[in-house]
Amino acid sequence: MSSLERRTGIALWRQIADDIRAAIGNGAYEDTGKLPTEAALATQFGVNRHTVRAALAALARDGMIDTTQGRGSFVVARKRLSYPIGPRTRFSAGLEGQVARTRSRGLESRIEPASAPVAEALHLAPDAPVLRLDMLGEADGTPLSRATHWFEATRFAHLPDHYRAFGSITRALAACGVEDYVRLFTDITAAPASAADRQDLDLEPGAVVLLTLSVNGEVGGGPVQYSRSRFAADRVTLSVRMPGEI
Amino acid sequence: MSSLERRTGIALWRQIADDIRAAIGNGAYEDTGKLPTEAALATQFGVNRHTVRAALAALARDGMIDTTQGRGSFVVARKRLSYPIGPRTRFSAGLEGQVARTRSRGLESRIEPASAPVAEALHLAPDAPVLRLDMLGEADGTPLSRATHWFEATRFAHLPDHYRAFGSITRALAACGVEDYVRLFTDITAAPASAADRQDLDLEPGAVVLLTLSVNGEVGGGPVQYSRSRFAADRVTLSVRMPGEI
DNA sequence: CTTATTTGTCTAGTTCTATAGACAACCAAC
DNA sequence: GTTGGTTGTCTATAGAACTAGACAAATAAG
Repeated sequence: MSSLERRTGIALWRQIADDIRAAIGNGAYEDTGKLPTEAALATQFGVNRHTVRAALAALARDGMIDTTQGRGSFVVARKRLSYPIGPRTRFSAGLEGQVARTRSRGLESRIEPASAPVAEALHLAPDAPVLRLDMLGEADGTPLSRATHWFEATRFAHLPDHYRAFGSITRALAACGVEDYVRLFTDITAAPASAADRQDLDLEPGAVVLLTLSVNGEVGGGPVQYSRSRFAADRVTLSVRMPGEI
Repeated sequence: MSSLERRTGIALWRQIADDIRAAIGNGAYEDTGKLPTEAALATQFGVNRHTVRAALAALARDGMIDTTQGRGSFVVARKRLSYPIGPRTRFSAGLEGQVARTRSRGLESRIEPASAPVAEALHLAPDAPVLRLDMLGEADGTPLSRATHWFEATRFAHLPDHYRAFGSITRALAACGVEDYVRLFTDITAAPASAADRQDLDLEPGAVVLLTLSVNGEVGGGPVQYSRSRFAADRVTLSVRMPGEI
């Protein structure tokens, strides 16, 4: 059944951990919350008990399960934060009510020539100067997302100053004359976390990031902001709500 | 800079591969498409050249790069399929124009008692009988998604028959009296592929899946269909388009 | 053609991963 | 308290991953 493979760059114990994680997500063990014994899992996966133990230890480190000697391992329900994506997607507002504190921290800002996708998204000439803003989104002190935003450079030259003053991109944009903006589109995919992701988002190797490409535009106007975000997938679900329906 | 870690269950060469993949996605090497030499990468990551070679070999297997002796390694542009998510999300219709053939293949259908999340989503009593449909979505012969759908069992008892007749869930639902339905919400996250994912979607270890939870409902009515899908993340981007705006 | 650069292949040694078995420590139930 | 079942820890061994160095083979530029 469960076909573990060797020589793949993923240790057997991690493949097993991923498998158990998926099983938990699919609602297995839902009744009692108790996982099979280490011996049973070893038989099921066709590996040594020590290998299973390494998998369970990893899951325990991640807070997915809780295991005590003599009793067994038990699933710990842990909800991901829900990050709403809709026409009015904003960082802090979307997480209200789920966490005590949200913070978006500016890491770096600089002017650079627009790369091809940036120029296309913002309707600019290639290599036109754009303002690049790197930010870290946090909730209750835990990093959630690492985002890079691009803006047309001349119109939004003072955006970083306004951002530093207000601590909010929405308000900084308002100070630059953008009274209201909407999310035009969001493309979502996922990939293994890179070393940079692991540093910025405080992830362990083997973690996964959700990648989003998005464009915000002025109401009744053109595109204003192009963003690439990387969310820690084990902490966040992106929640797409359709407006106007239901 | 790039902090590779050992004893993590992820081989160094795979961490490096993930890193290079992320760099490519961030637009590095965009100008010439040429990666640094193996020796340069070995220095950059602080590992032996053989380890870098293993990483590059993996990327070449995935079709991300193309490397020839004496020249070097070059990025191969490869687009993911774009799977639109909106109020009218349908499998086949959404991929039209991107691929020649789409197919959704029924794997299994059975009646089972509703688990807690299924019952809640469909507004049913816990353990109420529900129809469960397991399906595989393919585009041009490549598996894209593995989905499990749940429907209220009595009203949709003959859905599998209609599905077999029409080859489309939309039409099968119509035959059950659901003339039109809309996507009520979609929750998206991601995780490492489990062994089951790897089998169903023909993935290699280390691959990532996009997980979606979604509910479809009748226009002006209640929820009809609760679904859990698992997309091969390296083949798909979920594209969220907002209706009514722009 | 010649040379410098870069990838391909081989061998050997070291460190990490997985297996195997044994036994101690702990828990729950009788 | 005793028993059966379960997790925790230890040792030893085989196999895979990583390092190190050397040289062959292909490419590109002069």
